[in-house]
Order: sequence, then structure tokens, then C-alpha cells
Amino acid sequence: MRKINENEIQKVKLGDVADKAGVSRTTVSRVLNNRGYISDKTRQKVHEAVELLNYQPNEIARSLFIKKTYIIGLIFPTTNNPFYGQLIFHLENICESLGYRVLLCNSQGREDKEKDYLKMLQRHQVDGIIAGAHNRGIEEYNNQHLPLVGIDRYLSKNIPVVSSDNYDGGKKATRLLIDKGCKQIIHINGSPSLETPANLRREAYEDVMKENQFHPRTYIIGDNIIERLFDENPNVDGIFASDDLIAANVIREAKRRNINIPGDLKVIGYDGTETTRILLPELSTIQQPVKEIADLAIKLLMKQINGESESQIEWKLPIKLIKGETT
Amino acid sequence: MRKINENEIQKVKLGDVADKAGVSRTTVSRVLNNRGYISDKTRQKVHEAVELLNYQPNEIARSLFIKKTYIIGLIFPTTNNPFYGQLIFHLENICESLGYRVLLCNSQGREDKEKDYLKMLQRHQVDGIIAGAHNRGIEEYNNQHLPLVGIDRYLSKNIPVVSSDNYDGGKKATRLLIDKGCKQIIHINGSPSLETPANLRREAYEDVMKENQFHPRTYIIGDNIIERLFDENPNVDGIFASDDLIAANVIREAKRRNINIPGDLKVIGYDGTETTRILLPELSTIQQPVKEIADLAIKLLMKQINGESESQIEWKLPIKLIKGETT
DNA sequence: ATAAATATGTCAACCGGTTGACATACAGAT
DNA sequence: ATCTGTATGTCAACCGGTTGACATATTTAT
Repeated sequence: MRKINENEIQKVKLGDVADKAGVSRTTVSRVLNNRGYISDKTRQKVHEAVELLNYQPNEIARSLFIKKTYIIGLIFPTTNNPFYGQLIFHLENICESLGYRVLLCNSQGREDKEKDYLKMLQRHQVDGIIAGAHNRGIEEYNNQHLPLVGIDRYLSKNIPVVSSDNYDGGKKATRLLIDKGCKQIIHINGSPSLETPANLRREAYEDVMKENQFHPRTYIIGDNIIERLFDENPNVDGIFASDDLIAANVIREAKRRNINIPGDLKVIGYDGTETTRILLPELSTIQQPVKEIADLAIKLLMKQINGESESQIEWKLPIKLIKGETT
Repeated sequence: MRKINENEIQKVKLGDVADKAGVSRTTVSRVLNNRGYISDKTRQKVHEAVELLNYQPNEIARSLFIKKTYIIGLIFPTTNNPFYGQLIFHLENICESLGYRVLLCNSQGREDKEKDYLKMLQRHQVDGIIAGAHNRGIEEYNNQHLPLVGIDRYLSKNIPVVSSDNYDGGKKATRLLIDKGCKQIIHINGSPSLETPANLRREAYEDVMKENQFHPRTYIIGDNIIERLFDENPNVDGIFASDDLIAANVIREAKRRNINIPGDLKVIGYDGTETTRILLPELSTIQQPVKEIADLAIKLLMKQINGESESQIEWKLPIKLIKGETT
């Protein structure tokens, strides 16, 4: 550890270890990477020098040569959302257990940010990317000779997508409301122009409604959408929100209007994250298998990284209906 | 873009751009980094070649030479917690705006993981680290010639710590309960052996209690702690939980026991994250200035990265009392 | 006409590791 | 005595950028 000037400290490098151990740089590298023949005596000398100098190999230099960074890029709208927070937690966790690190990107649902992040991750030579963000028209995902997996988002024809069984979730949610006697059921969802399997929640809702001779009505998330919904549908008695935060907002607005839940209005959400279960345990919801989604996404990504082939593109994992006190 | 074999695609590199533009590699580098004198004609030729080949500079190679990665390491317990999720969102956001990327580490409050992450981040040559995790006895943070900032955690004598004004928060929370007429107020907090400014919440609670001739009683988070609290204190009429999730659990247990809130029992939490405000808006809480904390932490980190000096170690940012319906 | 300043671009070393090719030494086999 | 195989270690090129030193024009000043 030689000082170069007051501010800059020269890091210990492989050559320093070699000098201290009295061997060549190659030998040190061989010892550290367990390659070729090395005598026990040499091995020990090297390890001692490493300890003594507290040597930390420079992964940047290593990555440059071996052309692998052991870094996975994650592109999601925001960690400030219980679902993504939980998902990212698991993704990072699994990566760590496999020796990979994670570069985090909050795209905030903005196409421009997502494009920039995608480029940035490539410049940083990440080994793969898992994206669950907004995606309309990000043609950059095509022709990307880079391992990719989408979560709840179609990125391109041949990029695998992992999601919960959105259709089943939508079906079960809608059926629950109907079974509980709701007659005027409204669905709140994101923009259908986003190409996501989450649209299947809406499809299922509409199918089930029609099956039961009800008239489906879907509101698209937007400004004051919940107030408008109540204003325009004073007799609404069932709401299926496509995520728990929206459901919570619905409940709050209902309270404000003195609408009794579940007496006059039944509400069911979607996601069922751990945070929601703690903060709003009474909410009925469709719980996504977050950990399983993360597991599968990583598994599919690793397959690509290791050059193994896999023809299945769409993967659906079973959801769980949680009957709370809001239905 | 030459194919080497079926699986491996050779990336476009600087030399390819140089060839295409009919100049040397140095010239291309100069153009891309705006250094030295370059004629407009040359500049344009280079840019055309870059476009044509869709050239993405290899940041790894660049980092190796300039000894800077523009990567910041974040070590926090878990993104699956509204407070950290929101904090990490802002941290990433600010970093991005400054041209830095973020390597995410979920230490899960485990000392061994935190140590491993710290080493890993160093091997990856990150430019700095912001940590808000468990820290007892991580002496590795000392003698780290690496820009560091702690959030709500003392890492080492001379590493800056940013936190909300925990003492003021604890004071305001306790006073609110007293003002509302509570006589038997109990505080729930994490282990006091963790060296965090969050302990000041407890200190303030105890000080205010004594000031008012009340007997302070603090429970440390653990298994079935909330049930035990109720069992052991049937007459408790005020609970100050050191975070909102705990407060939510208290509320749930109270409901189970048919204890009316806020009639028989008043509850106040701490954090006031956006998620809590949506899912449990009625909860009284002390709101931390999450964005401001992130802003300041990054500012302090950048100062270190840029070699500017700063003598202040502890930084406290004002909290906001949110009076909800649980008090 | 000549020196000095301004443009423009090339060469080659360097960042800190990794690894194929090669040198040397020695034991055992023929 | 010679060959083969096993051990042990060194040399130097390489990964893909960056940059100081230097060469060559071209323009301006004296």
C-alpha cells in the first residue's frame, strides 16, 4: 500500500502479492484461480502474501479479459412499490446465491429512461437483463444478442416472459365478487395498449362478466379516476382493482363517501405482497407467487447465459385467492 | 458485427469504428471524449461510423484505465420494506441523474452478508458506498479508503451519517400520545445494541415519559412480542411503534382482541412512507423526509468522491408529525 | 523568410488481471 | 543412456479502451 499523494492510495495489486511471495504474477493468478500445477509450498506462500496485504483482486480487469462481469441488470418501474420491491428483493437474493451482482434501474415507466438504461447496461457489459417495465415500442429489445427475460411484459417475440396466471387471477377475482352477490362490478386496470400479460386480468373479468350476463365496465387508471368511477356509478357494488394500491385508494374513497365495505361495496385487489398483507390485511386480493416468479426468471436467464436452449416463451405461475374482509 | 461461431457474437469495438471512418483509434476516442483538436469533417465521419455500426463503448475497458466505474454500491437490509424501497428509489434516481449507476445489495440485516458485500463492492471498484444496514462490529468499515456514507447507521467514527431527527420524532410521537390523554404508553423498538441514531427515538420517548412523571416501558422487537405486550399490559392505552409495519401489526392484534382504536388504545408509528400513506392512511406516524435524506447522502458521498472535505459527521433532517385517526 | 502558434492525427504504452506457449527439472520406464 | 510423463514456474500477448509524446501541416506574427 504505497501512498502516491495525500489523496490517492495505491491499491494492492497482483504484482505486489507476487513480489511479497517471491513468485511471478502468473503463479499468483494460478493459485487464486486453481489452475495448473502448484506446489503446496508455493500455494501457501501466495495465500500468506494475500492475507498480509489484504489483496482484493480487481474484478474490472478480470471482467475485461474473461468477457464476463457476473452482473445482471434489473429494469423495473420503481422499488417504491411493494410488488416490485419484493420481486427485486428475491431477484437480488437469488443472483447473489449464484455469484452474480445486480445493477438496479428504476425506469419509472418512462420509455426514454428504459432505452437509456438498456444502452447503459450494455456498455457495462452485463451478462443479462431482467425487465419488468413499460415497454411499448422499445424495439431495442429486438436484435439484442443479450440474455433477456421479461416479467409480466412482452419484450419481443422470442424473449421469455414470466408472470402470474393473470387470466386465472382475473377469473377468480371476478367470480368471487359475483358469488358474493355483486351486480354492478367494475374493473380498474392500466392502459390496455401496454403489451403485458396483465391485460389478461381484464380479459378474464370481461369474459366472466359476460358469462354471467353482466355488463363489463373497465376504467383505465388516470387522474381522479376513482372519484369519477363513484360519481358515474353510484350503484357500484363490486370493484376489482388490478393492484392492491388502487384497491386501497378505492377503499379510502369509499370511506370518504360513507359507503360501507363490504356491506354496500366489495373490493378485491391484485398482488398480495407481504407489505400489503401487513398494512392492509383485511383486503381481499389475488396473491402473486413473487418468489417463484423470481426463481423462474433467473432460471431462464441463466439458461440463456449458459447457452442452453429453451423453446417455451410464456410461463404462467399459479396465483392464490385471498378472501379478506373487503368482500 | 462478425460472427465467431454460432453462439458468440463479436461486439463492435472502437477499432471497427476507426476502420469504418478511416482514422486511427485514438482519433475515435478523441471524438467521443471531446479531447484535443478535431476537424468537423473528421468528427462527422466518426459519428457516422458510430451510428452505422451502433457502437457501444465498453465501459469495463474504460473503467480499467480511468480507474473510475461510476458505480455506487447500496447496502440495505431489503427492498421489500416500504421505507428502504422508497429510499433506494430516490438514491438510484439521484445517482442516475449524476451519471452514476447503482449496485444493489440486500444484506437482510446479516453481518456476514454485509461483510461479503462490502468486499465484493471493493473488488468491483465501486466509487462509493451508501449503507443503511445492520452494522455491529463491522470493523471492515474502518480503514476503508473508500467514500462511504451511512443512513441511520453509525459505520465508523469519521463516516458521515444521515438520518431523520429521531429524537424530535420520538418526542413528538410520545407527546402526542400524552396530549391525547394516554396514561400507559409503551414503546416498541429494535435492539438497542445496534448502533443507530434510531435509538434516539427510544431515548426521546423515555425522556418525555419521565418529564411527565410516567414510567417508560420499551419492548424490543422479537417473536410474538406484540401478543406478549398486550398480555402483560392489559391496560395499555398508547403505543409508539418505531416503524409503521410494527404499528400495523399492533393495530391488527388490537382488532383481534376487540380493543377499540383510538378509543381504548392510540397508536403511532414511524416512517410515513408513501406506501403506508396509501395502504394505511389512518395511521398516525412520524414521517421521515426520505427524499431529502437521499439527496443529502448522495451530496456527502459526492463530496468525498471529488476529494472535497467536510467535517460534519452527523446530519439530522426534520421529521413531520402526521396526525391520523389512530390517535 | 523564419519563428511561433494553431490544427490534426498517429504511435505505443498503460490500466490489472489471465492464459497459451514454452523452459526446466526430475522420476520412472525401456 | 534415452524417452516419456509429471511438476513447477516464467514470458509475453491479450482484453478494449485512453492518453502523453510526438510528427506533420497550416496559419499568423515579426
